[in-house]
Amino acid sequence: MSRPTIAGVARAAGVSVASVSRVLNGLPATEEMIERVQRAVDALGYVPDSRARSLKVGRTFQLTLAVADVGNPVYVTMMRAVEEVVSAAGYRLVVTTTGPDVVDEVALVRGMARGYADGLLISPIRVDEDLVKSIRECEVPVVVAGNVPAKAGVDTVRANSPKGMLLAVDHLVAKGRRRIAFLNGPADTVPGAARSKGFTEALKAHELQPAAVAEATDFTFAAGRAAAPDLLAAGGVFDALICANDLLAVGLMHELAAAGLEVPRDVAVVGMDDSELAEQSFPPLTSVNLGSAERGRRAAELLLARIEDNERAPRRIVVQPSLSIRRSTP
Amino acid sequence: MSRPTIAGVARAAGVSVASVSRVLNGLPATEEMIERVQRAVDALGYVPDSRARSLKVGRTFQLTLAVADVGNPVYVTMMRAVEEVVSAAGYRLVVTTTGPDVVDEVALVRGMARGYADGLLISPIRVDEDLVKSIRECEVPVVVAGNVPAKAGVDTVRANSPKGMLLAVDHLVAKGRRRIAFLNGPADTVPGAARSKGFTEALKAHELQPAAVAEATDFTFAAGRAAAPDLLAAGGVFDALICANDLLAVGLMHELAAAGLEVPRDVAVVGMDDSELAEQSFPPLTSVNLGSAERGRRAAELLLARIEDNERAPRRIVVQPSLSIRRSTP
DNA sequence: TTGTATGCGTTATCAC
DNA sequence: GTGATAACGCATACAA
Repeated sequence: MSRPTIAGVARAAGVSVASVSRVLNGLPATEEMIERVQRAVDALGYVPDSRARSLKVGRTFQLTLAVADVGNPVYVTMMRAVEEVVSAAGYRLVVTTTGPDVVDEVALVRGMARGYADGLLISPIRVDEDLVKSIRECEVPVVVAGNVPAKAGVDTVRANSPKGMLLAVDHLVAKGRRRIAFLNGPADTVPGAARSKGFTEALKAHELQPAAVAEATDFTFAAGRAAAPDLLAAGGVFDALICANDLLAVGLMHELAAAGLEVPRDVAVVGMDDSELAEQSFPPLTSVNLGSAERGRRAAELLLARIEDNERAPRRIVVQPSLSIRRSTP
Repeated sequence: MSRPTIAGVARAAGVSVASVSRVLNGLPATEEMIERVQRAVDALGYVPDSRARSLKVGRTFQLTLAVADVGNPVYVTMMRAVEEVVSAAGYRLVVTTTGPDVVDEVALVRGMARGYADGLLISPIRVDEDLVKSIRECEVPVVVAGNVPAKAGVDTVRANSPKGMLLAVDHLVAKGRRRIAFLNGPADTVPGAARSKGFTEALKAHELQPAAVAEATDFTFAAGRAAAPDLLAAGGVFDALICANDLLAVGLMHELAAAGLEVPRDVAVVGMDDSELAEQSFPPLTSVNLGSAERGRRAAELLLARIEDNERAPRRIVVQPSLSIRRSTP
């Protein structure tokens, strides 16, 4: 029992394929024609082949969002925002995951052959020449939620990490904490580099020295835990701690508790991303909101606009951060 | 600058389209032919159109995984497992999200017209006649990670909630807790119904009465918090609490803490799913592992097998649970 | 309004 | 081994 095609429907209804196509696409037709076609469609259980359709019309009405780690709750925030925008515009959103390596990211962009989707939204952790090149050469429009060089000539929506860091430090200092430590993610990543720089600048603005600095191997919960010894070896010289994302913060808080340190009494902890995890953590985590929802929304809008008009000049949007204060800081 | 097609490559290389296609697909050709085609491909930056290709060969080499809520960490566990299996088999995995309503799920299965993917993996929260019907009529193979009636005649991989409940109750009773309360998710969902039944049976097996029972409006963190008053109004008559999933458990633990109750001293808490959140929660959450990773793996294998042979009899696999004991229970 | 015929970009079947 | 050509399933310009 082979699947029915439009030709089969036409035969069953005793009309031409063109008429079937017209009825299915809501083009003008007589009541009777609509009736006959509809009956044949129902009887055969016909459903159009989206490949053939999109091959003909040149669009798939699908958009792809590629994230590095589905386990990172910051991406679910972004995903929800993107989904809302693109589905309102009549597109289906499909999500694929790339992992932390640039090569995978490049492979994805390269492999995003024409036909898979009408546009691509990526949020790469690491960026190199190859990635920029593959984006420029990509068959479909690409927008980056993150930071790539301006000369890449691509639409970007990025966070303002330095400003976010400053908000965190301001808050901690206002609460009387001056011995501030920092747990970064991998420094060879874009967010890692940005947050490291931001931390240094923010402390300088307050004429403070870092109390301790450590670098996790990844932006994950496990990496946060694993980095704890490095930080604790510094010998309790810090009374506040900023982490490069919420997962690291929560991982580290577990080890802080294990070491007998109480949050926020002994150590105030600030995360970044203000993901759902910040709210779910205990104590609830004060976190720098880097606007992941807004970044997702803006990025999706940019992508839709570029699909509409591929000649427009690339835009580079920066979303401003805010601080969500919860109980992990005094 | 229009996108190059195989015809353009053929023209540039001075050969036929058939030869280009052959070289690209690794079919026998002379060294020189391969050389010429390759050069033209590189020069033009040609990348094949996957629609046209799959229209011709009849396969997309894509599989779709549809989950109800991307924010539920149990799905990331499942997603990782599925991804691993299908990518090893040469398929790309795309993830789409449906929301908690059956109608959306039905729309997804219906809309999964031939051409979007070669197979569909769904994990529906609610199931009705329409959904079963749409699955049976679906153009591509569907496997369900969850529970649908046997007469649906579809491959399924499901958890054993009652057995899981029993593990939880066994554990609590062994630790001396007998006044056990239960926070369920919506009872009109498949997992909600199964867990409710399982809870009742498990208590009966120990000749215990439920200390309190409440029903959250959703399987989310927020719903877990919101359900707290209902449970706490019961007046501290329980010394243990089982929640229908980890998100509910964590949400509720926040309210327990707010009410001055200490976990596990005053109330032992057990979640279900054993998701990443269970480990990240504080205190780390004892949770019933319903085998989400294994369910994902087995479901993916079933889907691949069915794509291979659509005539094989439907299989119904049940994955056995285990208990991950952490510090939320004594 | 309806039907006929062409082409979207690719692979596969033939001849050569 | 290579090249012309017919499909794959659909939408649409054009003719009726």
